[in-house]
Amino acid sequence: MPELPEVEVTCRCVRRELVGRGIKRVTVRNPHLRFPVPPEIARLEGTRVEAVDRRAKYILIRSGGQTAVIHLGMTGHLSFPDPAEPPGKHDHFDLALDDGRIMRYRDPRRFGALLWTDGDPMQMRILSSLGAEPLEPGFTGEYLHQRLARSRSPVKTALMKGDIVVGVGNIYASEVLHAAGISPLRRGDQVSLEECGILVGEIRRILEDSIARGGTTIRNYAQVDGSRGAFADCLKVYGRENENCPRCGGRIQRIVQGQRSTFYCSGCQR
DNA sequence: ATAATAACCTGAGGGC
DNA sequence: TGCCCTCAGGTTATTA
Repeated sequence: MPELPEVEVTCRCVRRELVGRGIKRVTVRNPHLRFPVPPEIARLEGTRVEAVDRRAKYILIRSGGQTAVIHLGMTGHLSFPDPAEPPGKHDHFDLALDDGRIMRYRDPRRFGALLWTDGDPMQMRILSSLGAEPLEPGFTGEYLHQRLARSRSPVKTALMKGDIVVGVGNIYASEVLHAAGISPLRRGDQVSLEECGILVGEIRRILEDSIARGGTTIRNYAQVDGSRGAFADCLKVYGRENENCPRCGGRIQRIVQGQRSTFYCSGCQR
């Protein structure tokens, strides 16, 4: 169940393992992911990986002028197991490398995806209408304010939608709004320019801090080597219903917005 | 056009 | 042990 930090941590590890390696074989055991896995994915066989990039929560493996696009959905995980390890029932595809190792994708809920293109991946439907990368310079308070000004939905929902800013999922949406002192219930067009500047700063700080700690493990998420993400220990409100707010001592509440849990403190978030 | 909501899946955990 | 319920780091398709 990865958000931007968890995908970035996964992406960096995959990059280290794959760049420069040849792809010997693509084995798809179950093509029924979020979208059907296209048969063209087999055309990666015999190519050499040039780069591994991330856009939003998608991992882009560029090889031989083609691109494999991987999304981890809620329960997707990449690992490099012993090639002799028999695949489990949720191990949906492997990339076998020219050094004898394999990269294996596991995803019990199958909300993830494996897509393919030989064109510009940014023109793919899933990537073409995404919002700003939160860690890139273009994501500023002015930008956020201008985009939120047209949103009548709650700011938490707007942050998670992905057309304004990408990578902020359910955990970090609660965390960044708490850090910025803004209620998740506030309408997007009621967030001031000054508050947007604060919010942008908190989004950057929290996402970068989480990346540095290997992401957030609450239940399923694990890094490529299987270890947990330590940012879970830094969460201030997520999963802390009825605990005291570390900033003002108020009672942390859990509400539901857009069918997702939101955690916040009504004492210090307005 | 925008915003709410239903849907896609499996598994873990709690109450009875 | 088993059944039924709720919940889970996401996104898309449908409805209003």
